[in-house]
Amino acid sequence: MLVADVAVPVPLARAFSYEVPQHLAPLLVPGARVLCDFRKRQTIGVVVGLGEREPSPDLPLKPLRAVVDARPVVPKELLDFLLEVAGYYYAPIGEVLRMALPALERGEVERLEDVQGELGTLKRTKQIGEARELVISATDSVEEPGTLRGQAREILALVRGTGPQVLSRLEDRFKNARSAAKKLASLGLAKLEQRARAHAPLFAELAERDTPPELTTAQAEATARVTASIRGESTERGFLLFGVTGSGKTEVYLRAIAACLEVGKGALVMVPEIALTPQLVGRFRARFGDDLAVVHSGLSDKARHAMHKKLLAGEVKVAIGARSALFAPVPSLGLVIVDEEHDGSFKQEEGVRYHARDMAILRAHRAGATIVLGSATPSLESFELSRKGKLTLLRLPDRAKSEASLPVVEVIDLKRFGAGPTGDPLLSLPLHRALEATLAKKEQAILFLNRRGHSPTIVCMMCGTVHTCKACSVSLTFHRGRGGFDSESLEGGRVRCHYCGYEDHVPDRCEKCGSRELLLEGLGTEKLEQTLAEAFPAATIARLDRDVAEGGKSEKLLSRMRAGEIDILVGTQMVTKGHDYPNVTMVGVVNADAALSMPDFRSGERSFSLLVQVAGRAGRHERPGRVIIQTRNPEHPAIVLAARHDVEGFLRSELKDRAEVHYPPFAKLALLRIEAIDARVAQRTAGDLARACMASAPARAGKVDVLGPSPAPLARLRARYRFRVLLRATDRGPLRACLAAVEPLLSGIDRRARALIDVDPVSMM
DNA sequence: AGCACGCCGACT
DNA sequence: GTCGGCGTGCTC
Repeated sequence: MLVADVAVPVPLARAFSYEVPQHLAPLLVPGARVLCDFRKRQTIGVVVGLGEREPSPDLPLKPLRAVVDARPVVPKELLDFLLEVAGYYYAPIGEVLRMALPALERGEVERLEDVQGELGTLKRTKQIGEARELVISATDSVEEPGTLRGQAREILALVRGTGPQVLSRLEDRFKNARSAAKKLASLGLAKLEQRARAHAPLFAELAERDTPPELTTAQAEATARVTASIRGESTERGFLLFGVTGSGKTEVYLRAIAACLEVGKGALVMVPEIALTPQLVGRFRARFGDDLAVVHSGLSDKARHAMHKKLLAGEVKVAIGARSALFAPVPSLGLVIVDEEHDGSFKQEEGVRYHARDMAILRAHRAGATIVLGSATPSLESFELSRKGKLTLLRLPDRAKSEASLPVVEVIDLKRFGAGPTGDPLLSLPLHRALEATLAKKEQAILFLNRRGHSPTIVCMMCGTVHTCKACSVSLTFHRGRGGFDSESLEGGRVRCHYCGYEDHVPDRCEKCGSRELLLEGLGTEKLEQTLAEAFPAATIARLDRDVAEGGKSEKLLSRMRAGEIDILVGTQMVTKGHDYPNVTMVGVVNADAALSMPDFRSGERSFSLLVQVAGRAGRHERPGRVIIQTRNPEHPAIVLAARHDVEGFLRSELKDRAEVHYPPFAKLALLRIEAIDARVAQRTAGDLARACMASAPARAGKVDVLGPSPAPLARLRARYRFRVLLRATDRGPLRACLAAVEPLLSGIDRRARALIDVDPVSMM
């Protein structure tokens, strides 16, 4: 009988087999959705395999209920890729498909159930994501001289100049746009078309078409190499575009995409979560207009569905988005771009723990597409790939605007410089003076501090007890309340756990000794903002961090920054990405040590790229930039080399260190993460699993090191004790063999514990 | 993950 | 006497 293997959206490793009824057989294709009975319910699943099989008496198969799609919702190329992703990360195929498929939601099942049509094919009651709008575009006809006046004439000029326009948006500018458009259409000068409306807020801005700028020599060379690859005129398939901040990597991407579209293929662009701003999308839209699908987390189900459909239908050939864009069904993929490829946000840290950059390389390879990884501070993994010749290294050594030179970086040793006039030890005198100088010149400054909130700790003055989260092994951060804040009594403030989200009033006494003498310690962005406001009362100070962004204020803040209304911008990581402000001439890194002290082997690499990215915010235009880095480790190579802008020097020195300690990219890692409410259960389970790893053939043969079990650096999170077992191997083969031996044991562990495999871990926490 | 089955406390 | 607590077991 014909059997279909169906991936069901549950976190179970395998697909489930169903009998295919005769009448459904001709309709069924791999990648299509089906309706199937699954545990007393009906569920939508995706066919991942199809074949003749002998019926087995001990496993009677249920028949499929219906076929939802006549053609695959997941193209073959994508389905095979998803299966490989699931295999690589030991993740359930159903979970992987759920990430890739917007419409695989149960809400749709109900709508589908009652409309069973002929042949078991289901029809949807209503179309999803079908809000429509009118679009006006120019035709080739030339108008009779003198026939057009007023708005009709202006609109025609606009449509001819900048491309098709959405009519409802034109109405903001031309109040008679609708009738003018009708007139143009009746004269045959323009045509009006219905089109599915784009819901994404990122589409809201009307993008003017731009003219591609002149390329620098390096940009032209890079573009030529990538273009040749796309056209199949060279054997190079992958590139590492290594360009200093401001060197114009985006322009190379835009040219490469244009070349890709020219040969009739689609392109996929991935950027870090916080880099996906309206400005960035605007640059792509200015070049490619509506031929662009934007994928981001803020998309509604409808919008996601509409985008998916447009890509599947081949109406849109370029997709841009963060991590999850990896699964966009781009038609005949010819080019994959990963911008800021070193960025940690490409690694998903929950559910299917995939690395979007690594999987992008795989997807491109499978599709025979060209891959371009871009960064000012390449990851050691990618840099090593380029050294081994697997990626072609393309350098953009100079800033695109020739007058913009790299900023001068000063390292301030906090052990030698005490507090400046504000009295805060993290605002040294040199930093204070630099801010004064910047304000005096009416220029802007950015201060980077990787710590949200007001003060990271609340300490009892009597017994020294730190106020900690009850569910996690971290101190609670003090956040200033909305209203007035009295720093003496802490009144109006809140405490928050940055890991589990716990939030409460500020305690009025020490939990341990009952003393009312509580002291705020340390510096967060809120306090820095407040301190600066007091120190520079004439200046406008603003803050940008997750707390501000969650209020939806970041866009407004950034545009105020661009307009020069803000003198000093204080913020976390968010201030480090991509923004280009001509008047920012000074950047301060308040505490470079925070990132350095992270407990994992990548802390140096992370700190370095952070410092280089932050420094890149200064002096992007004609005015020279100045960067101040405050640290207690002024000799640390990450700081010394960042101060010299010596990226390659850092990469080489760090590669040497990694080789010595046998860590990536010279070793492959996998992490077993074990957690349980009871610490002993977690520890025992971790021990059992570690022993099972050690007993596996590759470990006994000495091909895999088993390190641990050890408590995770963040020993307790959300009321669970956490342990880890690190697996390390020179080659991926033995590592996979070891994981394959251990993976089946994960479902059989103590029920009170949870264990999961993290392949190529990024966060060691 | 759901979702049912199943065996022990506070209520009309 | 029952409603319901969430432990544990299964899903083609």
